[in-house]
Parts: sequence; structure tokens; C-alpha cells
Amino acid sequence: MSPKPPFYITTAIAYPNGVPHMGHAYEAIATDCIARFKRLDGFDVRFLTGTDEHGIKMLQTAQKAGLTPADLLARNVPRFAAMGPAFGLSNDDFIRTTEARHRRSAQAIWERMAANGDIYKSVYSGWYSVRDEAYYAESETVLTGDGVRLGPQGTPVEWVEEESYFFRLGAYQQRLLDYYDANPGFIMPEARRNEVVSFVAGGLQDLSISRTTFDWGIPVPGDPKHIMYVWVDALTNYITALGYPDTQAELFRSHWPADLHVIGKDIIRFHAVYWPAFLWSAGLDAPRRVFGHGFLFNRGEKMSKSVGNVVDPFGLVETYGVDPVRYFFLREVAFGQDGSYSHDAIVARMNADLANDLGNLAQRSLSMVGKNLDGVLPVPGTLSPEDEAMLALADGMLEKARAAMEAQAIHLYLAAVWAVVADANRYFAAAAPWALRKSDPEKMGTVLWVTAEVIRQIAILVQPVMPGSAAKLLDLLAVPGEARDFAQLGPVARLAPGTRLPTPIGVFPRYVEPEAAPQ
RNA sequence: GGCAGCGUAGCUCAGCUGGUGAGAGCGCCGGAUUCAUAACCCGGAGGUCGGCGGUUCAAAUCCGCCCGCUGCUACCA
Repeated sequence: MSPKPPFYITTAIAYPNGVPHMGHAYEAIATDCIARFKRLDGFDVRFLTGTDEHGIKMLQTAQKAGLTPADLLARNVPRFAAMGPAFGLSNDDFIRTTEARHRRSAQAIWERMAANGDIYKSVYSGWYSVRDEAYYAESETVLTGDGVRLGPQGTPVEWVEEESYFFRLGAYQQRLLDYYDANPGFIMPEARRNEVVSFVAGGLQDLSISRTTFDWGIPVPGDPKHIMYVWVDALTNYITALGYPDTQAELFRSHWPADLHVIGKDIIRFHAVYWPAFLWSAGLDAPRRVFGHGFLFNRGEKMSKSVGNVVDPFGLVETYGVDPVRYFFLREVAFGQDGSYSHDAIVARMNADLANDLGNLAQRSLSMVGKNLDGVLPVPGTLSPEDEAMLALADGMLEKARAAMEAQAIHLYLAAVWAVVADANRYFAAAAPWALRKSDPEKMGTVLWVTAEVIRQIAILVQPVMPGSAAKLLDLLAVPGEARDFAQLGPVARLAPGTRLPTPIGVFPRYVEPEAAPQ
């Protein structure tokens, strides 16, 4: 067998100065789905997630709480790591930017960039708001009548000059534009790509990449008064986890450049502009694709503490179960666009798609095998045109799913699968095997076998989204563990007649509202 | 302000380079059925395709203008 092609996929690393919110969970779930899909499709997948632990905000949050940054991390990072088991994540590694391996890696990439002549020391100057602890462009400030200059938050700003290292980003403008041009799929979705291209085409200034005003970060090699700008630090995590700076490490050699960085749309620039430039400067290849997903809104409103609609992602899993939650977000939200969720929407998907359509199909067909055939999969007779057509629809799912997933259109992959679920329900209703029980038992057996075979393929294909539920479904069909990857889809591994099946159990229960609490 | 995009049935959205009767899912109404998780199946409900004007034999689909909305417009991430 030829070696599996590599596939390296990452989430952005989360900033753990608070607890995980739904956006973190969403990104992790979507990335996990893609990772699982590629694994089942025969790739040697490396899936990375983790936490971005440096920067001034971490320091400030810790100080407000009367903690050291390390204390704050000790409190918060486990909450992020807990997303793994809670959401069924299959990440191969979990990186923290405070780890020794990462400090070594970040300092190494800095040294490589410096050796390449792309880093120089100068003075960073700008309008600084002490109260906001942020610099603003002059265009963002206004000069009031009494000669006071104010920032966008209405706070006074002053001209500040600070020694800083700069990265020659401007030198990479043309190379970036050429790269976007030669690799139209580098930035996805396309709307994001256009924004980035116009941004870069508008000209790039050199980038200040060190800070001296606080010390919670990775020291600049040879000049420890400076710490690295958080994005030099943070982006480097993607190569640290492959063994950088050891570019001869097995993982690095096999899995860099990354195939896909899944990130939120708000940090596209850092990944699509700065990151390739940093990598090229260090003599490394740029990633193949950066995909910016959208934001989630609770009942159409942005989540905020003041509105009081903050939803704890762990709570959703407790309420609905991990697989329904994963299914809901991946099916309901067009990946790449913003989305909205609510209790009603989740329940609607859960009951209509999972319980009524797929769960009920499995239950009604398999219980007939149990009750009428002693739980033994029947031998199909001659296939009717309807039987053949049904099987052909099932056999055709993989191609559609793959095409969708090539473009990270997770929702379209699921739509393609559920179209077959609907076809299977129509097929089953039209064939009415319950009416054939006495009139034509052989034909009944054929219909039940075809339906079970269709469910087999659906279950295999749905594993990336609902690994637990899909496994239960495959258990009900007595499909061996080693026969559950995508190579088993299509006609090559039809369900074997004569196989004894376990008594079917419900895999997707309906969500029933709890009794209204007495007032 | 500039650049890009969007505005299609109650809701969420498909409708590519113009031409069979403007669609899907959900919701809703009616029917059928009882193998099944009161599920599945069948049928229906009729929306000026944001507004106005133009090009064309023909426009939701092209052009112009107007209204409304969104994103980007560098060092907060």
C-alpha cells in the first residue's frame, strides 16, 4: 500500500484570558470534522489546537484578578483543554505558547528572519492612549478645539516613541500578491480573499514586532529588554508543534507546509499576510490554505455579558448531547458565513434531521429485521430498478461529500448526505416492506437489505460529524471496526447477508422539552 | 469618503455566463398510513424576485440611478 498523503490542519490557538465561549467550540468542532473526514478518507492527518498565552491582555486580566499570569493560566487553560473530551475533538497535539518547545521555536524563527536581513531596530512612534493602552493611527484621532487630541474611544492620546524591532513586511508585498495570484485557493472564502488582496495591493509598511512596555512574552534573542510581538509568537505555534526549529524532524518534513489553517474571519490578515512573510523570511514555505469562518450569534444577537445572552458551550453539550450540538452547528451554519443559533433551532434540527429522518429510518428498518428475520440480515433477491436506484444514490454520496469538503463546505457535504436520507425514507415508504411480509417475503428481505446497506454508507459518511452516534449505528449493522473508513463506501463492501444483528436501539432520541417548572 | 458584496415565499437560503410554468429546507394547512422515535409518505399554501428607469424578441438573472444592510480600508486582537 502506498503511504498515506499527509494533511496538516490547525485551529487558531485560543486566548485563555477568559473561559471558552461558543466561538471557540465552533471553530474546534468544524476543524475536527474536517480532520476526521480526511483521516477516514485515507490521509495521514495531523490536527493541532492549543492556547496563545502571552501578551498584555493576559497580564492585565491577571492583575485585575490579583493573580500572576501563570496563576491565571493554571485556572483557565484546563477549561480550554477540556473542550477536547467535551466536544469529541480528535486533535493530535495541544500546544501552549508558554511551553519550552515553543520559546525555542519562536526565538529560532526570529533569528532566521534576522539573519535574512528582515529585522532591524528603530523607533516606533505614534499616538498612544495610556487609558486604552493602545496606539492609534493619526486618522483615527481627532483634535479638539482646545488643542487636546483624542483617540477613537474618546480618551486623550499622546505622541510616544518607543524603541522597537521592525520586520521588513513591505519587502514582501509583491511576493504576497504573486502568491495570491498563483494560489487562488489560498484565502477562503473568496470574499475574504478579495479583502486581503486589496489590502496588500494598497501597500505594506514595515511591522513593529517587539515591545518593551511589558514583559509577559518571549524575549527577543540577544536583547531581552524586548519581548516579541504576540503575533510573531502566536503564529509560530503551527511549526513548533511539528518540531521546529528542527526542520529535519520527521513530522516537520512530512507535514509542513500546513494544508489548512482554520481561523476566525477577524484574524485573516495575520494569517494571510504576516504569516507567509514571516515564513518566507525564515526560508520556509507558506501554508496552502487559510480559511476564515464566520461568527455565531445567539438568536441573531452578538453574545455579550451586558445583553445577558452568553451561552456556555459545555452547557449546550449537557443539554442536547455532543453529537447533536456538532451536527447542528455544522449543518445549520454555512461554513464561512456568520450563523445564528437558538434553543428552538437546535431542537428543530435535532428532531427533524436526526430523530425523525435518520434515527427513525434506522429504527423502523432494523426492527423489522429483528422481528421478522430473527435479526439476521436477509439475502437480497433480484434487485428492482428502485433498489438499484437507491443503492446508486448511496454510492454517489462520497463523491459529492468530497467535492464539498475540498472547499470546506461542510454544510453542503451534510446536505448531500441528508438528501440521501430523505431518498431512503421515500424508498422505504414506497416499497412498504411491512406490506410484503406475507405477500412477498423475499422482496421484503431485499428492501430491508438495501435499506440497511444505505444506512451503512450514511453512517460511515457521518462519522466526522457525529463520531459517537455513527459508531452506534455501525454497531447495529455489525460493521467491523476496520471496515468503517471511506474506502468501504460504494459497492465494494456491501453488507454481508446472513450477518446477525443486535437488537436495534434508538440512536437519536427526540428532544422533549422538560416539564415546565411550576411557577 | 473609497473598494467589495448583499437585499428572492413567515423563517433560513438556492437560483452560473439572460429564454421550459420562480425553487429547496423548516414552519403552517389538508390527505394517507401504522413497519417506526405521534415519526415517515403524498398534496397544498401563491412571494411586485428592495424601488425606479434602461438594453433586449425575452431579465430575478445585463446596465444606470435611488433606498436599506454588511465587510474591508494596517500594526486592539
